[in-house]
Amino acid sequence: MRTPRDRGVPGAGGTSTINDVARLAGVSIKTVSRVMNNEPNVRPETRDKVQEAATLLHYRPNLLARSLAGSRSFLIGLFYDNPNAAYITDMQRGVITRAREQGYHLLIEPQDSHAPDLVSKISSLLATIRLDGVILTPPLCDMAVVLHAIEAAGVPYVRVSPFLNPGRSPCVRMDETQAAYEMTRHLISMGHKDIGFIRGHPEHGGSHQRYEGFVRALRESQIEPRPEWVKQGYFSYESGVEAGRALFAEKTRPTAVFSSNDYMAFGVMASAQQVGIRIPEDVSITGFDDVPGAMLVWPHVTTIRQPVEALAYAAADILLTRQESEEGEPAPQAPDRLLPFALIERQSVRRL
Amino acid sequence: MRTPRDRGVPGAGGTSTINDVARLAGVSIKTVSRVMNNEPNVRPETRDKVQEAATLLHYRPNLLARSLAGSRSFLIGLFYDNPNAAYITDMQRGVITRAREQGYHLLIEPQDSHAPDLVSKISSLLATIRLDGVILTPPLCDMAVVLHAIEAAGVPYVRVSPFLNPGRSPCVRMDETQAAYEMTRHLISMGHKDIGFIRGHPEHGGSHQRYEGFVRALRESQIEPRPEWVKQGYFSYESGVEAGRALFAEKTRPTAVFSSNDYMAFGVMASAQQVGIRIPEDVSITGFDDVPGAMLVWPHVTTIRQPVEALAYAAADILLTRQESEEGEPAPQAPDRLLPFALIERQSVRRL
DNA sequence: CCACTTAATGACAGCGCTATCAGAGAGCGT
DNA sequence: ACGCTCTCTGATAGCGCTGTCATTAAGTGG
Repeated sequence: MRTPRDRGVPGAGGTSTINDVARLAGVSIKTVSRVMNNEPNVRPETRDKVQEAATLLHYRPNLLARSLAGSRSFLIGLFYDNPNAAYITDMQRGVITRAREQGYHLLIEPQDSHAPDLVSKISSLLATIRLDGVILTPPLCDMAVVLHAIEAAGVPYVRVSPFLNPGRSPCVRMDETQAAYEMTRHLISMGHKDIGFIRGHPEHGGSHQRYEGFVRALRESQIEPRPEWVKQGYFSYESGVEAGRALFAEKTRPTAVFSSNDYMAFGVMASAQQVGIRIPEDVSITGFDDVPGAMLVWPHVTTIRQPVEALAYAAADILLTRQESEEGEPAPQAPDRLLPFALIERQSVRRL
Repeated sequence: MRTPRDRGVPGAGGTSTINDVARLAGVSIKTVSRVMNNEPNVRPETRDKVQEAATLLHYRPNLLARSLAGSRSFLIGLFYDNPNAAYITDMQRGVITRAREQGYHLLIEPQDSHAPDLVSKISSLLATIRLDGVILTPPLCDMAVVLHAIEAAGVPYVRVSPFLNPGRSPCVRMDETQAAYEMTRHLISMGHKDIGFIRGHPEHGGSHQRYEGFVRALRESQIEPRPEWVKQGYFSYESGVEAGRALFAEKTRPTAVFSSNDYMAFGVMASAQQVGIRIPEDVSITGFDDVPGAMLVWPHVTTIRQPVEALAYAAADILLTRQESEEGEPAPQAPDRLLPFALIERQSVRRL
């Protein structure tokens, strides 16, 4: 009778252990370990001998055993609560790309940020699996209780595009204010002076920054934003429709509308269509985010592309680079990494 | 000087071990282990005593140690190579939902199905981390070399919507032929007799099944499909535009067009718009997949919704349920699990 | 009351690695 | 030749659990 852990005939498809390699190479398992971890103080010929044996036996160090014995788990966690599928997969791709360079793996942990037991779930998770680092995306990265739980567990973490608590941890983000500023400059350079704005969800950090960049660009050109042309939205298509409807019901109407994100821009376009306003002949439209669906609506909307995958890569890089060097000292207090965005010009803006 | 593994003052935020619990409860660690794993043969009062101690110490079993000592890793892997973000996140959500019910975690492994070293990457991964199961999605689930590598590693796996090698492993899928059949029946019931069809990528299994369902429904109503109204597409928006253009250039034109997926349907709609054909007044359109962008184009397209999350849940369920019961015996040869799809009626089909 | 099963518990040996430290050589100045 | 450092290597003790098996306590039948 074979027990569940019986690996069968050694070498015949079964996994080989560090012992097998040590025996074949005629050295101790510690030396094999040294070679596998690229530690110094191994004679080149010894190293070769070990490597040859390892190759011959198709030896792969067991990650679980390494984790248990050592101080690393080779696992990094990505925590998120974001309904946007494209954002999530881009994040995952970026993190995994960097993680693989170092033999790390990714554990994904979608979390309901409204769950009452969110913190206990996270604490419990971190106690169960010792992650070498976690990456937090909005809105989780702005929840103090979450940060506290992760800090309490002593796990290094990096936040992506945080709004609150600057400096509390390493962060990666793009300069949203600057992006909105440049988008507004773009509209102005196309001859627009009367520009409307659809604000995003007030609880989302980016909303304020985007508005701020908009206003700054306007004022810089001696244009005063008109309150009746600034409408509140909530980042959803429907809120865009509503905001557009309200905006186009005003006595005078702007020649361009800058929506805080693409979905609202689509909503604005739909509301325009309904009252016979043509885009971009009558009104120019710009969005923000460059969602994949952008290519589905006509005209394609001019927008800002956030470097999501690059942000993710950078976040993982901070985690893994620190892993490499540091061994207990307080981190060298890395400043936020700011990544470049791109203004994508398409057909929704007309030159006046 | 603190070593990296120094956990600091016991109990003070530090993780507690099974030893701490055993000591506090006044039992052996083995008994604690039994309680934590819900094993039988523990007196209720003992169980309570242990549970109390565990709660008091915020004890969480270390997953890594459990994996190494035991026969389970509490990790399941999701392998995919699919550009569709919504599909992937739905899959992940479904798998995670089921996994969490059993304290399992998800490791995601995007793979490039065209990479020359795909197999060695997979073998190496499976040797490094002992996964308790893996879930394969198209196109990976149809690659014999991949199946072989996983079988060689002795890891149980479930395939989602496979096309080839039926019966080689447990599978979950929806009945694509039936869905296409019902969609066609729907068009016929709306009074359409002249129906065009845009085929999908010939290397994707679903393409053939969808076409088959289409033809079956037609023939059942004594309608012979007209070859000049069947165009080849490749599941992309652009291929839809092209197919639509070719279709509308025919001498006579169908009253409805069934596209093998939504993106191509959008393309067909765009090509119709360009030559002044109105949807659905002049031509009705149906899609397949219900991609999220479907709500962005007007009119909203009638389509088939694939139960992606439910498929993922079912796949994980097969893996985890087997885990529970079986201990080495050959699986009871579960037949494929067929999950129900939904026909979503929207505004792109007109009753004749 | 005794052999005889069954339930409840514990002792202990690993799982496959890493960390620590001791030891064996090699090189070198005095 | 001696101690001394420095480089390379191995013996050994865990990491925090689970699996196996032995052991004790409790029940059962004759």
